[in-house]
Amino acid sequence: MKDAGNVNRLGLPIGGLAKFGADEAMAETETLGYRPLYTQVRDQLVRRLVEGSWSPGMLIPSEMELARQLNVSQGTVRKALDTMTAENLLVRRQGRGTFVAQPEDSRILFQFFRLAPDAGEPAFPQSSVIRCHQTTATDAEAVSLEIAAKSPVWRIERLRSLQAKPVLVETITLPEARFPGFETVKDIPNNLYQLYSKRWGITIAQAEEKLKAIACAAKDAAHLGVRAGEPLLLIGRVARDLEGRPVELRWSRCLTSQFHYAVSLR
Amino acid sequence: MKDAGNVNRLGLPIGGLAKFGADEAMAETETLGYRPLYTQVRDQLVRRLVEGSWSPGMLIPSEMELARQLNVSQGTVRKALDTMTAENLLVRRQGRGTFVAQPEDSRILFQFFRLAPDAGEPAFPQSSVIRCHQTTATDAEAVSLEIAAKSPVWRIERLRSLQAKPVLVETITLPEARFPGFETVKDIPNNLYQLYSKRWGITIAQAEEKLKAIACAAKDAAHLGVRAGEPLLLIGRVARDLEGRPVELRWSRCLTSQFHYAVSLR
DNA sequence: AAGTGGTCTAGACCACGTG
DNA sequence: ACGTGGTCTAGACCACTTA
Repeated sequence: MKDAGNVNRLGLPIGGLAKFGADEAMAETETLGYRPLYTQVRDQLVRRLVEGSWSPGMLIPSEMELARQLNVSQGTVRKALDTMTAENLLVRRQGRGTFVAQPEDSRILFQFFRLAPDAGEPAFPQSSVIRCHQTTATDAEAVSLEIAAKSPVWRIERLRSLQAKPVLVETITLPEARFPGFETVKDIPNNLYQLYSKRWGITIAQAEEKLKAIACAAKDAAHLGVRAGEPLLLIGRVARDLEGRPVELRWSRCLTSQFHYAVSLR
Repeated sequence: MKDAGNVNRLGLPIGGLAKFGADEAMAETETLGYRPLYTQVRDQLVRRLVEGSWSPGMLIPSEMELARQLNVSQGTVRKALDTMTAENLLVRRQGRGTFVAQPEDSRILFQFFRLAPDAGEPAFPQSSVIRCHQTTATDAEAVSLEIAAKSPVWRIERLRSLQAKPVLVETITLPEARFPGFETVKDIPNNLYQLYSKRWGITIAQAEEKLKAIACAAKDAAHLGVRAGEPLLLIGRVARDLEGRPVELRWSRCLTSQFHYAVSLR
């Protein structure tokens, strides 16, 4: 209950800046350089995820243990863990502990798949690869992925189906630099984000999508089983890792006669 | 620092159930009937919004004052206020106080308008009413709005433009019962949710949207200045009040050649 | 019974905005 | 200088899970 001034708890080379002064040398508030302790704790813990010392599914130390390790109070650790839980990086289970989120958690599965049937329960789609090859990034791709122009990339084209009916064709672009040895992947799995995590330790933490309505191109029409010109929902997605760097670019052309894209605004 | 067991702080006819037992009669945990104190505080405060004793833009009492009023600690009030802030019901400003959110707050404006130009800054669209009349709900509308079949409703059709270019046609359906005296509204304003708030004390707190791609109907084509059959983005929205009851049904048909619908997945 | 996360409290100090 | 929200701490008790 006595707050004796917080002296330099996490001394490590944290990206941020020092905090409060002690009771004496409290002159420097840095005016702009101020980061709450719990955000510094958060960054320390995110680093453990980035570096892979904490991997998906793993039980992490208890709040008390982390508080001891980092030399802060349990309440501060709690606030850091709460923000990470809100970001879907951790899953907390009362009585059991706190776990690192995995891409196969059912909650996470649908975080990035928003297409649902008009009638019936949402389901995760099956996939079949149409084509997978190495090429160079277009200018637009290079900008979106924040890589140099004409950098080498992998391009995957696949057809996805729900309830055995084709629902979308998607083109996925991956910077080769982030996925060394991609050519050795024999079977491209349905859940790509699980592959990124297991094979390259890349966690997809967030994504932005832009939606448009377009007319179906002849090439896609064959795969989707509709006439060219049919209205399709076009979804452009940039997926980012824990540090906010773009990892994947994806263009999906979706049939929405029996499906819809669901959004909740709050 | 001594926690003496929390006895029945908010005695009011709160929807929930009693909480903990006192030090003696701690036999009843109700097994399922347990609501954290801060959620009860939240419900009390939301009630003030629903009843209108707190209105948009108003400065609400300080945390300390609320803690005294409700006979709980400041920390519990804080947690309740934090959840309400996360729900966009309140706006907190360090050094000034906590305010009731208003529909014209710029942050709130774009909470429910997700269309942005492909190039340039997002802007709020201008509107012109095409038609506004009284009719009865279709079966589908009655289901979505949770009203009786063939209930009287208002139906508004309007054209909205960005940068002086028509971008969408929307059809809005309102249950007459929730909007008494709607016929006296002379000029239907651009920001409808602000009107609902000021005129009927209805706060739109959340909405669900379903998106599809469709072909432009002949009727809409004229207004949007495109050929019939052109691909359009169809957005169906159910907007709900503070208590989660549906208030408004809206179908928008959007031109997305120079605009897109933006979603952030986290 | 032990351990974990979840809630609640009380009090200190800090940063921000206004007078 | 004052009041507000924001952060941090320390300790208590509750609810859930596992052993």
